[in-house]
Amino acid sequence: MPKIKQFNKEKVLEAASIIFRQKGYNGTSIDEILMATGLSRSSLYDSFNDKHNLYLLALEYYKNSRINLLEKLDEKPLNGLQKIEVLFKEVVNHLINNPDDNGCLMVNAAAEMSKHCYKTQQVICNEKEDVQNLLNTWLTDAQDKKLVTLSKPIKTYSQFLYSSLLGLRVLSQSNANKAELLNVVKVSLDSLN
Amino acid sequence: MPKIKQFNKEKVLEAASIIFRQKGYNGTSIDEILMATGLSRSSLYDSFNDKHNLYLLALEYYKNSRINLLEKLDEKPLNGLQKIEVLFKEVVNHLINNPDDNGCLMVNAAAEMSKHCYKTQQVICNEKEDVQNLLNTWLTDAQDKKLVTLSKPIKTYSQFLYSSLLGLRVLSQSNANKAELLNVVKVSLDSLN
DNA sequence: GTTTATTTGGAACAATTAGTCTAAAAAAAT
DNA sequence: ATTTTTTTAGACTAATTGTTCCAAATAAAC
Repeated sequence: MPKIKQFNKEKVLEAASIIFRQKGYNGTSIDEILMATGLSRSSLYDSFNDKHNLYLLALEYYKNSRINLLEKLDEKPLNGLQKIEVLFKEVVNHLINNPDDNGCLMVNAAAEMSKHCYKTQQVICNEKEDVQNLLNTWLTDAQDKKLVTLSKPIKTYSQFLYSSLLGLRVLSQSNANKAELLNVVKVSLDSLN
Repeated sequence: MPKIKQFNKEKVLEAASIIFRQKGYNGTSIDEILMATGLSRSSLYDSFNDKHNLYLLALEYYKNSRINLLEKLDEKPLNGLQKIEVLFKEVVNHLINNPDDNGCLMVNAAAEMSKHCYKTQQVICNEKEDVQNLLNTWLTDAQDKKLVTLSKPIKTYSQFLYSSLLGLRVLSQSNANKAELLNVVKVSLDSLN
């Protein structure tokens, strides 16, 4: 009997995450969200409660799709060190090839919302843990295969590499060219020896 | 003859930089700026043109005071490596001792405004160059004194260290504790050997 | 085709936004 | 004390904000 929902929730969150990434939470108006998602005003409030809730869902969606990409990479027939190298190269390539997409929603949310919204902080924190855990398994594999020489606990390095990824993302917002980003990657990866 | 200005421009910019750092550009209303600075509405528009212009001036002020701190550190009777170590320790201590001040205005501006405002990007870029230049002289000094062993051009390391500082600042917005920040510092500094 | 549950468009709302303007207050110089 | 120049308080505006609400449109089930 019911009329079926006319929109795809995933696509809405995808579109929302893009515009929130571009303009931030406070910089994005409901009207812009409606334009970006194609949703009607009432549908948005009916299905997503309000702007803040939509933001959290979009952030969560963004986090999950980022983690999914990492898990795809994890399944490739590469050793741990290679996976780390591919990750860093992919990040740099993405940053250079998409100079106009306004950074990473995760980083932007950390800057804009983290201290004002506990739930935002939780999503950010979860993402950090997920990424660090994956880095940890990759580092463990690399160490087992004698591909790296780690003088400190492995966790230390996964924390470092994660921080290095954050640095790259902010750096790319500061007029950094590819050479500069690659220099950062080079030193970061060399610190594993 | 003229009535003398009742407020101190520096103090206004100091207060403005604090609130912009806390709530971002789009998250801060004029009323909040008036409260924070103690300015009257008319004085603000008379002396600072508009919100956007005030933001740029506050950002510039913030940048200069950050560079001043670094130059103070530069004047201390320490070798280059020690200066770098002190800088990183000070950054970590500040991040840990001030868990509630919403990050670094420079980083927040990079995330929120850099891609939407060329002038903001310029200030950010200038700060990056200033810091990297200082790091460069410190690294040069450290190398001259055989305190570090750099296998790549010095510029590579100043770019890396700057990126590492950015990473630390974002990390501290993601529920990182002191141990985690110190781990990042440890690996970063160890990469100079 | 009628019924029924749901979605949808868009009018409406109160609150807040950034910014303007004017008249009064204030302080230095004479 | 008067003059002169500037600052200031705050009323005001026009636009935009996020959100609500209701009637109309829609599509599945019978």
